[in-house]
Amino acid sequence: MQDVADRVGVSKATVSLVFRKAPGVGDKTREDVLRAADDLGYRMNRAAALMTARRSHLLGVSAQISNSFHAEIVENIVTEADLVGYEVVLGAVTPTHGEERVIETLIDFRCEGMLLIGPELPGTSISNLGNRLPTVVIGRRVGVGSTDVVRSNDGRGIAGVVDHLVELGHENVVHVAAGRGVIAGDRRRGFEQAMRRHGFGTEGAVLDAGDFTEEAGMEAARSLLESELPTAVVCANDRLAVGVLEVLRRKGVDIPGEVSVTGYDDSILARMGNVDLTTVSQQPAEQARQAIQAVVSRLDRGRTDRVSKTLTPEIVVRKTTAAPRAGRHSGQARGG
Amino acid sequence: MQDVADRVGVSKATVSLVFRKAPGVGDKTREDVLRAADDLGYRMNRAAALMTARRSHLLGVSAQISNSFHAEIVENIVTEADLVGYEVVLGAVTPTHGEERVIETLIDFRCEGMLLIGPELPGTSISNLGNRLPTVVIGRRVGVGSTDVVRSNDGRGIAGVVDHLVELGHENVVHVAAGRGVIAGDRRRGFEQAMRRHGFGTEGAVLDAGDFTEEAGMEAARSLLESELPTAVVCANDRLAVGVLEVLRRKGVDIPGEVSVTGYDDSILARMGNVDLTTVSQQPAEQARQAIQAVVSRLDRGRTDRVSKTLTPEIVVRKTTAAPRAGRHSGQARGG
DNA sequence: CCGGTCTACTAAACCGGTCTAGTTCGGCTA
DNA sequence: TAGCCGAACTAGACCGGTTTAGTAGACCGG
Repeated sequence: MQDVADRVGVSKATVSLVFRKAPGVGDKTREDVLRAADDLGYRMNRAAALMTARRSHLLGVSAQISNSFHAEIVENIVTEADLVGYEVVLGAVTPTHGEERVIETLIDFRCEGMLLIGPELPGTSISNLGNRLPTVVIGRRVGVGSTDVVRSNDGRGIAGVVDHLVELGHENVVHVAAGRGVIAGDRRRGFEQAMRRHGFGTEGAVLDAGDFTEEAGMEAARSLLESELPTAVVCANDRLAVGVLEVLRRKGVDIPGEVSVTGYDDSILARMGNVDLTTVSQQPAEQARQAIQAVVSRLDRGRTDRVSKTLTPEIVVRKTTAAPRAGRHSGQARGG
Repeated sequence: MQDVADRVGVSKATVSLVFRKAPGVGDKTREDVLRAADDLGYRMNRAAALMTARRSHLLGVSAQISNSFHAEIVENIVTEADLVGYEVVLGAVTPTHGEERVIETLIDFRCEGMLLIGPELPGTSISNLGNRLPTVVIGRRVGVGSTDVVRSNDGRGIAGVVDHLVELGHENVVHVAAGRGVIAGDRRRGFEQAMRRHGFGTEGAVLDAGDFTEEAGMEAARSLLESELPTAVVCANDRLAVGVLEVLRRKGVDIPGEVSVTGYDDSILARMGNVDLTTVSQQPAEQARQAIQAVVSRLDRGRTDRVSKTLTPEIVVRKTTAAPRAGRHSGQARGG
């Protein structure tokens, strides 16, 4: 830096100003400095800059990258951060490298704000972090503290699916739930409320598969086959739906002719040509945008009140839903 | 740091030594310092340390995290890096955030070594980078330069599949290739060589689907159905295989009864309950281990010669391969 | 022509560590 | 007992920026 300054005949401070695009430098000087830096192949040393500077313009992101939904959000976060002049430091949460560890590392890098994607930390830990630096939790509810939250309204997402099915004429709809977790609960309640709103009972309309996996879905489908089939099955996520689809199709059930099936997440799974599942998008791009907005408004515009943004998910209609086959009561006499 | 030093009655330098776990500090002093630091809630400032220290013990990793194979390797890299005392800075390559950009950022973070997962950069750029700092390319061949490379031998992987099929008794095997890229080419050649080794001709045994997608696989399957079906289909990757499976099953072809189908990558796709594909694992864990070994041996043990490690992939036998149905020539008179 | 204000620029302190070149001191050898 | 050595520890320079407090000169109204 001193070399660059000497070459142009100015001080280190001026060079610093130029590189930070700060005001107070004449046009000519600015150009000269940039040219000299280029000639000398000079690049700023971020570590040194980080040391004294008030701002680092760094955002920490913690994610389970093996989860494709997380990965998708991360991609969008990187893009959005670019636009508002922040750099992203990504911390990978793995079975051997827990969230606390990742977050500590990110803090050590002098990140100014933190974005946690689907954190599994207790609410109090998240709240503590939020007190240290601006933090946004993505995709999960947080009860305690004043941490910002951006997520998608699971209840309304499922409700949208139910509306879609009812509109097609379905009356006999079953929900394949995924156990007792927060997310599974939200979706189940969403289903029940939507059904009641349309004047249908929910007695016996929920089948708990217990988990978010394909296997659980297959099991659920087998149990559905034991009695008369509903005309539509609303699954708590795409993986369950894929399991249900597999078993039903193997039994020769026409999808969507006899039974409509829906998923949730709009994962790659759902988009695959041979699945082509009607599902619900959690809008990762939009969640990323909102999260960046939240953290930047705290950082750059001094916002202090809590933001809790709940997006309305969008139904994505593909090829596993259709009007129920008129007058046909399915479920019997099917080949095995 | 000065506060901690004062509290114990030693100098800053000693505190620094303690925190770097450097030798030359008495046991009692060490304990005192750690206790004092704990009391005062002191943590080392990495930015400051980075500035002067010769070593940063930071490794840069560039990956396309939306690719689940990349993500899997990253996870393993993080784990391995932990073991050898390095920290990983992960840079996400996205459509809007190219590899050059990511690499520059990683360099700015003062990474000592660089791991590039499936880079799409020209060989010369990679070679240049390799001259600046220890670099390992994972999963791809690099012609020029002396950069270390860790990858999986695609030719042998496919050969393993062919061996498996021949062992089961297959003689009429077709390869669904994926166009003209480096990887597709390696796999195609691997297939042809293996077939010849077993004394089979390769005339007409390769069907180029042109791409690595499900759609291309479906197209290839349709074209296979136009004439007599082979008893086994070796696909260039899992996605192609999934497409092939889908079309054949819809036509009522029994898999693996009439036709065996194989993939490549052992992706989640292949592991899914309703696919359960015989495929080839590229051993992401092992590739990660070797890559870390390579970079660490350069960094810590001063290795300078080029390392090019080619792993032998492992076949994963699942439920889409079986012995051909004796005496039956399939492919005719099937409903549709 | 004078004080006041702005803009462009600078010298030097400073950030929080690490590194170099010592100093001290107990123990061992000759 | 002198001489030497290694281990434990330290003062102060140093890393490469940023920031503070301030200077020089242009412009401006009165």
